[in-house]
Amino acid sequence: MNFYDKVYRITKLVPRGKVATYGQIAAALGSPRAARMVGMALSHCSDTEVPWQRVINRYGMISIENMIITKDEQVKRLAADEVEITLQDGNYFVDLAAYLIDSEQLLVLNTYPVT
DNA sequence: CGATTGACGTTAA
DNA sequence: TTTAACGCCAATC
Repeated sequence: MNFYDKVYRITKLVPRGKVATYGQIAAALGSPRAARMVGMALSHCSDTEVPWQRVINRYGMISIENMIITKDEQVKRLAADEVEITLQDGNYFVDLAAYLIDSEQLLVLNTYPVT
């Protein structure tokens, strides 16, 4: 299984109404320092079943800047997930204290078989 | 085909 | 404490 598929499989485990960070996804698939690749994989995501909007950076900020997928698109999708978004200084933020997945759910990601 | 470049996060200085 | 460097590795240049 290639790196991208691992990213997609883990991302699909993030429940609706919650968010995870790039680092958490990277750690769950076995490469704790490969957070950048997670973002790259999601940017190339062609699988519409992957809830890519639930993956954000560790400050809770929406850090998209490319033109294929816009920040507004992600915000819109998060709103559909019932995740509250706040606008600060031109950037969108998610309240991690309220919406980041808890340790129990994180354990599920970490114990998911990724071989 | 080598070099650069990211939806990032940790470690070193 | 604040800033710089580096790891990650596929894709693009």
